[in-house]
Amino acid sequence: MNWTTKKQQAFQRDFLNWYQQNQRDLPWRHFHDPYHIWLSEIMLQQTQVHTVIPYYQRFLKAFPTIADLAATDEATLFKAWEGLGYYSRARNLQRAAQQICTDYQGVWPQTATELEKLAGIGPYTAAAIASIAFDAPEPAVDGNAYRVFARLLQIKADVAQPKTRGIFAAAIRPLLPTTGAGDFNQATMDLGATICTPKDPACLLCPVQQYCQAYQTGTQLDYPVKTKKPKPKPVHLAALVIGDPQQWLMQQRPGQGLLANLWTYPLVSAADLQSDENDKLPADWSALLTQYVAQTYQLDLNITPVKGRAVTHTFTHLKWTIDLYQAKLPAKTDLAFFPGQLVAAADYDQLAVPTVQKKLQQRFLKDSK
DNA sequence: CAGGCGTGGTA
DNA sequence: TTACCAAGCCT
Repeated sequence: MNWTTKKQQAFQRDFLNWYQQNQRDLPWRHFHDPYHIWLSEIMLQQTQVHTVIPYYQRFLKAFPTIADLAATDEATLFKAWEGLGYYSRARNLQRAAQQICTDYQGVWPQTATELEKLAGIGPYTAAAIASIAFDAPEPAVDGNAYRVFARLLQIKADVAQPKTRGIFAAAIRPLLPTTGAGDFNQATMDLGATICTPKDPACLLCPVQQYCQAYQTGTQLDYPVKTKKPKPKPVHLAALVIGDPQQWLMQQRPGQGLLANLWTYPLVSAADLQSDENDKLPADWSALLTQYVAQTYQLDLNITPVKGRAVTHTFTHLKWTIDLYQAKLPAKTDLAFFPGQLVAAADYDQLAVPTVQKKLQQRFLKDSK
């Protein structure tokens, strides 16, 4: 940082004045206690404000205090998080609530270092809570900070690399006001969200345009430097809709990994159907699935394809293509070997299901009639 | 450190 | 349809 003290102060003044005049009215900005700030920050991880707002409102209604959150059961917790994604956030949220209530006797730690010991709170979230709720002078380095300060200071470090975080934190720290770092951090987020956007930034409206090195050189779009991730790996699955319109079989996913503990139709992957991964599967898996279900679940079913297109669903690292199959479940079938549950239509809404399951159900309802 | 871990919006 | 992005954390 080669700015003079005078320039730093002028930057702070212009930046914070802009924030005072232009800050967004967001639900969590009506509170200043750590519970509300924390909840909003966790929900906002990799998630846009527009998506978070209704979840935030509903979640607070369900769990008005951190004690309510600490005491709830996982089914209720997941139902409140259903559809928001990155579900380990919900589990960590409750773990941290329990940590606060038991290890800390309900009193929040106020430093970033202590906050980072709580489940689900990393360097960004710790700095955000410490600065916004406790006025600690900590730089909250998130995607917005990367973009805003990479442009302002022409920082060329690759923001996809973990070690780059420290470079930005060190560059931003001298710019923070002694008091009011929370406003500074939130100003960074608002600027990044509304003016200093990834594509087509509104530099002509920018309150700190005169300090921006990238703007001076017309290189805004070259920042931040970020190596791209590999594209999602394709995975081919079959979804089994077993039952009738009144009730059908559902399976809870394992407690670890993708969509942990959420409920879906039984899913069978190509790998589950073939011993040799070099074998090529037929277009119609009906016979293989019938055999698989007989062996694995001890269920004697007549499995047939559902007419219509496959459902596709893309995660960050996987692209699922799912063909739908269906079968009637004969009365009094023994489900002892099926690791799941026969769910009545009336009870279906009690289960926390991922978006891909909602897509599957919707497609089945449409294509099976 | 690299890679796992969701979803919805935009170009 | 593909590519990329949005207030990251954990292992």
